[in-house]
Amino acid sequence: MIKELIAQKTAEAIQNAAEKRELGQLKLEDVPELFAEKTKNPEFGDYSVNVSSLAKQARISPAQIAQIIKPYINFSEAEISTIQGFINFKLGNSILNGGISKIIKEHENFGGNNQGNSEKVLLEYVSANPTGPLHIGHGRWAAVGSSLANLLKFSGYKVTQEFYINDAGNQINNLGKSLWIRVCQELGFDIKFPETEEEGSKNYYSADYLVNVAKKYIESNKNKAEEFYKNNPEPLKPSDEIVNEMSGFAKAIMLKLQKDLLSKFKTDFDVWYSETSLHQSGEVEKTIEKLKSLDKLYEKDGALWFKSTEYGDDQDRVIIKNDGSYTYLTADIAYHYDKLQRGFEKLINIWGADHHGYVARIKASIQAMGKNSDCLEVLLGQLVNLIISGEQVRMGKRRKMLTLEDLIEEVGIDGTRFWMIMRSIDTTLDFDVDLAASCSDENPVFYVQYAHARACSILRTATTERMDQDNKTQLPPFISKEEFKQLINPEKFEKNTLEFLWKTKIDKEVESTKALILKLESFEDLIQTSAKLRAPYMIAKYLQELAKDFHYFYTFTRVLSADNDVTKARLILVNATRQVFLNGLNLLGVSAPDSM
RNA sequence: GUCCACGUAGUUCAGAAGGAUAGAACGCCACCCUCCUAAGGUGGAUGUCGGGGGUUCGACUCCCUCCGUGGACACCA
Repeated sequence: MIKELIAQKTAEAIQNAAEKRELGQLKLEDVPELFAEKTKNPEFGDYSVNVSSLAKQARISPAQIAQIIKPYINFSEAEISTIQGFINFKLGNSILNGGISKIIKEHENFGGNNQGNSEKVLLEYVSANPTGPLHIGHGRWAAVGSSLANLLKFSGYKVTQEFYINDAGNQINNLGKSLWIRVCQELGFDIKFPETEEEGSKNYYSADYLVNVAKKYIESNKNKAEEFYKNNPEPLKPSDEIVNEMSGFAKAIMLKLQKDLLSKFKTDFDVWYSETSLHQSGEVEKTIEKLKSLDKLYEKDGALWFKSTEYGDDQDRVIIKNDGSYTYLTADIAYHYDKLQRGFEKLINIWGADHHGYVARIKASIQAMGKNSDCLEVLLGQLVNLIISGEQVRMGKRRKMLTLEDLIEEVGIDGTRFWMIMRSIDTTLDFDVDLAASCSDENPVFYVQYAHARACSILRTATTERMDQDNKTQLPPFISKEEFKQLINPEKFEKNTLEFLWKTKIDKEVESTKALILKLESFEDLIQTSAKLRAPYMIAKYLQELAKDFHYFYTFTRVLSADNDVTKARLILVNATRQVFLNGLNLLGVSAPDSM
């Protein structure tokens, strides 16, 4: 990687200079890690290292420091110059050619690295309640989570993707009660959902998605439903048996719908972990016993409390309520403990910002269990604002809403994923539905996909017969399919074929070729950084930049020409570009069409 | 009141690890297809980086404070 190489060469130079006592009072152990970065202005060169930070320690001005270090840099493939505290590197062709050949040799693995060192990561995200359809907010975490999983895998982590099914508790009863009302309605009885809060409207899911579930239920259970009604003629007060029957049915249907939609949305979980199973297996009780034995629990006001304040939480938390039931937190503590018991070294959760208060509690529980709470990393993502007809629309499960499914239908899978991933999760996402739907041509995803398709098109044209426009005669392809295959064969790749990239003396051709190669080469660094920062949005941004560089190259540098050597060299470059687009889009779970 | 995130161009957003004249996309204006995909490219306009202090040779970036926006502060899930 060029960036690393330059930083390393510079670090060696500093060490050598310091050993020769050229850097004043500078002590090597005080030297901060220096990074190479792209220059702000191409006049300065391609990359630079800022050595100003050594000035204070050495008691020498930044400009002088740079001057002193420069002759110690052993890097013949680059032209080195200094301006103020910057050491600038202008890369020679051999370095650039090396960048391309690495892509050709590694093809679909190009960009990958082993920073994860096979660490076992459990990535938990979406984890919706099975009480209704997934909404747009879930869509954000699905897109971000699945691409983060791809990214981490590409960076050498062993990732398991998990969905925690919140299928226990009151809400499930409410779901059952709500379905029962819908079933009664479908049976023809005149029943309405409570409308006011006094009547308990909050305890019902009155959105119309349960109508279809009710229909489905009656399809196969009509007699049963009528029997239920006969014995329980008050639909607002169903028996436990009815509620259980209804919630079980609704839960299964909802979960199935969620699974199918996520799978269609290119979000595939390895494990679907049911909260109910956690209770049934006795894990929750075991966890309480464990905490009890560690003396982390106490009784107060008829409830059992966890001393989470001992670990930085701002108040203690109830584990068993005074009615004997568990809180949501109790199961969640057991769940996280179970993750660690299953052998995961790193737990990454993606949560909506509305759950941020939970982080301290869960971390406290992990610490109380005697583990290091740093193993849990919670990525808090800001929520999604829906904008319809220029107005913000608040989302609510029990009201009318735009579901993820509706959105996908309007915007498409690629567009929705790219849009959801594109922005840092730290910022609230304004999702303008009208814009995304009506002006879908302007969606940035098309810009990137078009660039990929364009690269494919050049490769296609190169290997197909063409018509001579003047004589109307058939001409052979620029290169035969077989020859092209050999040209980019990783095993037999000849780096010196790339020399012809630099045969041209046309400024725009040289400039656009070089810019494209540098961008392609930096993909490796991008992957490292975005994996480290858990930031898939950086990939989306990178791909837009790469598309821009490629379009620029395309405009000024003709690939297919009469000069066979130059054509071959440029075809290799185009193929490398295609490969990087493909690798990047795959990480995002966005398709890479060959033509558009 | 306490905690978290955010506040950068008309709009939506980048500016990890302090550093060279603060960037992109969309929108607006003017150009560019006899030629590999014009869903493209080139050029142009637009900024008190929320305000005020501080640390530093140097601050969009770090610290303090104030203002604004969103979210969280349950024996709900």
